[in-house]
Amino acid sequence: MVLPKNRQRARSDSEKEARRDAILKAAQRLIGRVGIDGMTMNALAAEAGVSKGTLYIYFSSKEELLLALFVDAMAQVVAIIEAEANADTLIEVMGRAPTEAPLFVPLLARLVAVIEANVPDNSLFAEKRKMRDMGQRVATVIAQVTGAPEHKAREASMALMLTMQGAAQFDISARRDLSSVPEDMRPMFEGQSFCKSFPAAARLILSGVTSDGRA
Amino acid sequence: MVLPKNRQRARSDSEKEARRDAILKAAQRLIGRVGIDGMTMNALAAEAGVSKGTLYIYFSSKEELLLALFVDAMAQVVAIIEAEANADTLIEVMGRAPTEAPLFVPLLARLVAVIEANVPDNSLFAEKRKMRDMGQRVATVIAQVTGAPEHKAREASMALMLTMQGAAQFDISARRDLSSVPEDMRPMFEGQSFCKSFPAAARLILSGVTSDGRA
Amino acid sequence: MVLPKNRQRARSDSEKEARRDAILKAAQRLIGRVGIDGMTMNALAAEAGVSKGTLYIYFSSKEELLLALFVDAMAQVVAIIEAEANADTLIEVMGRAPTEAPLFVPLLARLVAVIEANVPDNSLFAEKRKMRDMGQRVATVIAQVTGAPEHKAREASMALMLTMQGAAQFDISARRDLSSVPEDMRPMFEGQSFCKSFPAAARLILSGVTSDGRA
Amino acid sequence: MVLPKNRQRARSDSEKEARRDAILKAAQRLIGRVGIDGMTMNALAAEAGVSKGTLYIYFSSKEELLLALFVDAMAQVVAIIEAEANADTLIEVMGRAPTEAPLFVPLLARLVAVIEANVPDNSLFAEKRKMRDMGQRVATVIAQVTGAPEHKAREASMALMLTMQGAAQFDISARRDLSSVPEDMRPMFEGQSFCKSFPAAARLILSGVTSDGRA
DNA sequence: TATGAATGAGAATTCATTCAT
DNA sequence: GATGAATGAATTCTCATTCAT
Repeated sequence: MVLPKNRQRARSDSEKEARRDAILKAAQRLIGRVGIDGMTMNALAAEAGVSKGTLYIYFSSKEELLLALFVDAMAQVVAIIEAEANADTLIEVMGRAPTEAPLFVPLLARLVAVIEANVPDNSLFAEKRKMRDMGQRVATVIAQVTGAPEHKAREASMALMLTMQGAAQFDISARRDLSSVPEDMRPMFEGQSFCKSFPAAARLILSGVTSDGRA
Repeated sequence: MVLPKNRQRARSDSEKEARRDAILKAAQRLIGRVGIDGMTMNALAAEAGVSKGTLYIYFSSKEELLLALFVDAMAQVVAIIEAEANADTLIEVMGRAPTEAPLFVPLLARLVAVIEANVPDNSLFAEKRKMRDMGQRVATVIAQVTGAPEHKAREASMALMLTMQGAAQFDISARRDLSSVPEDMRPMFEGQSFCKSFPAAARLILSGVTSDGRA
Repeated sequence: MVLPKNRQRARSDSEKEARRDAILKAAQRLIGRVGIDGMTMNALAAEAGVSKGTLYIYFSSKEELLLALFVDAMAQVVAIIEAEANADTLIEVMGRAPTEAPLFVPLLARLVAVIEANVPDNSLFAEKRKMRDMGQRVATVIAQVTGAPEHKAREASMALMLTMQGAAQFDISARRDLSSVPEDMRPMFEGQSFCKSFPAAARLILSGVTSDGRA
Repeated sequence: MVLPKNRQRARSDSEKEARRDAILKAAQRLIGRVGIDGMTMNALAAEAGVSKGTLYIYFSSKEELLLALFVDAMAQVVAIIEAEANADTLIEVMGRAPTEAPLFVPLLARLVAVIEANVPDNSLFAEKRKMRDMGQRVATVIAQVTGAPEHKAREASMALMLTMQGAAQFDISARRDLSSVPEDMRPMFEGQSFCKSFPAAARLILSGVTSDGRA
């Protein structure tokens, strides 16, 4: 199972970083197959080609690993927004970016109820700071793009993050196999996919920002 | 252990309904003390003064019980909105109502990731229909109060529900004991309480509806 | 669910007997659908159109009901043997009869490990006497048909009953869906069906009787 | 609770084998005290001086453990037959060997109805292969000892295995405390002990083989 | 007699985490 | 640093049986 190659020790910092990334990548692949709830540390060790013990050298708990996965995904989302958003594309980009980072949406859906509930305080605060800073960067983009004043943009950024959390929840329901859903419920479930529900809500919020901004 | 009084059998439908309610009330009390994640069926049976088996006569699983609890809470929220919302109070009422039904917010936060994930399909669909209908009633209120067209109101109602889900998540974080939170993070956590985050987002959404509506 | 008709009380002995039979018949149908291990008293009550309490008026436990079912089936088997066995057909009839009484084989397979283990002594002894007497009737048939002396025939009858129990066990394995069985194991499983394993063994036993008998 | 000694980790394959055997031995002792049906994984963990989790490292379910116990016992039985059977002692040895391996008879009695019913297919097939091979070895002994042709010996071997299963069932009944059995039933129960019923039936079967063989 | 609501004992199992090697 | 055997807490749910009505 375990390749001898992997038994090599990661001595330098860059080797450690590489191994950490390899574990995260393995988690991504594994979750792709079995889902977040289906991921076990056992299976992850096998997928990553390391031992269970090694997992705990790099992440002090399963939830911390998931949290790291989420923060990475969020960084990707924010980078996309920064790179691509402008006055015309803001909403489109904000609706698309979250779906382009693998696992961002499903991890977001479990962020509070499942992940944060099981991460020790100091780790949590460290990661939360990163999230806050990324939120601030999104606010900056919004301010630049809409011309809204800084505090408005911050408010909108927070509202959008909140909205994303809600939309991520909706999205879980929407992933259900539609053939098992009664006819009359299908439109409801379909409308709850992230791609549909988030832009609709985001548009309302941002129009609130801009119209208010102008008023 | 079990009070003799409780051994009375609920033979008529109304007696059954009463017992079901008694169990739900007991769950509310128990969750108030130990939290949703801390509730066990064992402890609930003791709190309700019935046997474990009886719990399973009225609810076919723990999650179905939690789902019933949520639907009840949502019904209260919607009733408050219908009763109290008018042009002046809409936002205030929509921000307050969710906090007045015991357990609505924490149950909402776990609705998808924890509860729905473990309820069999047909039970789930039945409850989802109730939720959909309640959402429609909120849309009706919004339409009446804002004068927005029916489809706008429906869109806003859905966006508000989505927003509520996000705000419920935020709220979990906010409940953390602030004294354990580093100075620089406190504003962030404080701002995430349901009472603060949801009205802020709701205001943006509803202003979107009305300004759009007027346009 | 329950037909009013069934709520009528069975006052006369013949009515009681009829209701007892109806329950047994319902059990047969139900087991046909869900298997012996899948039968619950709840489902049986529904199938028989009576309440659970009523079941316990006629049978003091689930196992006693199964035991009654077995004794009935065994009576049918013995009746067939008595009616049809002669010098030419003995082995054929003894191999066929057990398969003609519904549930005889599967109940026999569970007779000791599952059923008798849970029947109170005095009920058990009463039923065991019936079985012993039926065994004696089979011995008589064997004696008449083979001309073997009484004690040889009794020995053979007992050996056959024992063999039947073994064959009934084998038969459970054989009922497995063969498509799920690896190629190399199929002949083994196929050879274990009651129709095959029991006659093979019975032939050896009866040839032992007759050849010994002649010697 | 758990002796430090047991916390030693079994790292080599032989250590693992030893621990597996230790668990099996503990199961034997425990079953000797409480019976097969009375054995719980909890009690077994205590008896073996390991944690419950460890049990599940070595056996993937309770039934798989029982199946392993049976296969071990069967191996002992076959070894005795191979070592001790000759033309004069065949029947005596075949009647005695099953009683010399602890738990062989009671496990055999539950093999199909209780154990196999709860073991996943691929584990089952692996163990069944072992049983088949052991059956073949018994057939070889029979062929050598009686001079019967190979196929006759195989048939007899299978019939004997079947007979053993039946006799194992009988034996359960026979273990009942005779003082609680009514006078008139005692001979019946006594005659059902494995030591009596199996040799009687085996003699008939083997005489069938040899007389047929000679004919 | 019949009903069916209530009972409650009872045990298997998972899997994140640890720590001896 | 890496390994992987060992740990053990922790909880759901079933279903035969009873007994108040």
